[in-house]
Amino acid sequence: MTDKEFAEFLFPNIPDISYYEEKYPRRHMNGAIVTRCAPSPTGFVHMGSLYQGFVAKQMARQTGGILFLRIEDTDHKREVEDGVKGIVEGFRQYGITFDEGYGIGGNYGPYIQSERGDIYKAYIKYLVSKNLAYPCFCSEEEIDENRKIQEATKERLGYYGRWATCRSMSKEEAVRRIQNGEAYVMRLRSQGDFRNKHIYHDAIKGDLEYPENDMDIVILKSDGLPTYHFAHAVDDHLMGTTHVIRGDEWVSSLPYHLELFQLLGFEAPQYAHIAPLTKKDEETGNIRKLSKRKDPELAVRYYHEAGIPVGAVNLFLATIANSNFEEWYLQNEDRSYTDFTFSFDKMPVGGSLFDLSKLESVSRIYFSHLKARDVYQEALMYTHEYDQEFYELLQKYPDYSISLFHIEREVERPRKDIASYPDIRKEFWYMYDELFFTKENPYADCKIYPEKQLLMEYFETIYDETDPQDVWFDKVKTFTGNHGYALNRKDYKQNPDAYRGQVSDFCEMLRVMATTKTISPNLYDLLQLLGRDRLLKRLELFLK
RNA sequence: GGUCUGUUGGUGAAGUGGCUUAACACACCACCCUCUCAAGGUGGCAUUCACGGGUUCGAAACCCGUACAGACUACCA
Repeated sequence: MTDKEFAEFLFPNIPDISYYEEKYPRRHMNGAIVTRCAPSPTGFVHMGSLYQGFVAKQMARQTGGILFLRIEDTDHKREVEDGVKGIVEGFRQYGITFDEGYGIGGNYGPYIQSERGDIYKAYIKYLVSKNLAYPCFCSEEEIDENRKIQEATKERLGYYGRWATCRSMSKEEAVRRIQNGEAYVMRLRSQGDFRNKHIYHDAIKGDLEYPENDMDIVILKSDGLPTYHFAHAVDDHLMGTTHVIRGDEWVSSLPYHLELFQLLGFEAPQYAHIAPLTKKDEETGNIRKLSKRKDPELAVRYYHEAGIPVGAVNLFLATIANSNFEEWYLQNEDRSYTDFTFSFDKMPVGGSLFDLSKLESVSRIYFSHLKARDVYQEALMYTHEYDQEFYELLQKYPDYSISLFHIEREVERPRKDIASYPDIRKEFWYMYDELFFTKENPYADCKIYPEKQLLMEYFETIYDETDPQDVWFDKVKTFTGNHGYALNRKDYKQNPDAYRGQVSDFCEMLRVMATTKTISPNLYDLLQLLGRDRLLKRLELFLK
């Protein structure tokens, strides 16, 4: 029996690869990057895939290339109902949109692996016809058995060399066993020698030394679906991927992939292996990869719920993707991160510390650049989902709220007091009477003792809400000066006992009266927004 | 066990043989400014790049060894 006849026996009615090679012509990109996101339909996007998608998107966009979406659903056990939808939606929310692919269309489809069965079989048939693939009948138990022996004798694990028992099986015996109805997988007949070392230049990691592959890896599972390794080679060849951007857990299977491309006669893409997102483990103190099971912050849902805006997450991803991004951004705070030119060789090689406090500080910067109107709009969207009470207040007082958010915003150096949507309520609740006066005693926790006479006199004789800020403050100064307060800080510092206090002490009292807090945005603006009547109501309660 | 990869101040890191008496950011300390906070300003904060050898006129950078850490090691992706 010839190899060709054997291939025909294994894969009858499967076309020759020339059919697919013609159907999917090579792209002509002139150096632009064609890359992809290739998620499994597990239903949700986690930070790792978002990060990968972010990098892929930037690289494709900034070279005028193509980003496409391919669904890798070759594992039925992991599949989740509507999993594809969740993934696509997750990407979309974070601004990752595709030029072609699943659900969008394009000339290189279908873009879902479960519909590409015949394509994979055609290429396996081709390999069989060249005697580069063979059926394997080993049971799971036999493979397990071998592994145990390998572990005990400290040999390399895997199906290779003398462990690859089906490799030498005659075609005739294979035919007989298949006709007998025995289950089998297809394996690659590896041509490599483990002792040979090569260097591969990864776009991110630089030169990597790797041994030639000698594993007869499974390429077609017994359920008739290809393994990741094989589908990757065929799909990225046919779809014209120029750059494979993926997590570095794949580095160790690079030898498989390189051999597959070589034996199939494909030109290998440029690989770019992204270092894992890591964190410091609280128990051991060691740095480790973020884990789906242990770390809730890996799911993008976590940020949605915590009210970290999409824009802040993207800004954060940009800062970990390229270490020189942050410096650029600090000099170009009015620009979008998409204006920055990212490069593979500026990406971290070892691991990227996914630091929540860093994300928070990036988020503060993000919020500080928002216009008051946008803060309002975004807060409306978040509270609609998570805080009905505050949502209704925002809806009831749109102009008032926008004026409130405008304080010390849209200026050269804006405040950085908001890191997430819930912070908006935490920061500003006291400016809404509905929240202020429903508290039993809003001043219960205040450590400031009101000087009744002074405050009453101030509001009766001095405070005039038509005063502009400088006049208002001059009056405060004069007023406190007349009551034994120091006129400036220096005087007070030199001789604190000579004074009743300093202007800031009086302002603090005003601030607490108006807000219950000792820290707040600009006092004058808050007083203006509250207005005389509402202030007097608060004063009355404060003096009680 | 095997394969591969890292290790630079309190933290994240830049740096690929001489422009480095180690960038930048955060944190921290002091002072200045100031109605609070934040922001801003000035100055301080690694005689040294895990450790031990070697190559070189010259090493954080190149080579070897050691230690530690990480990733992978499926008919999962």
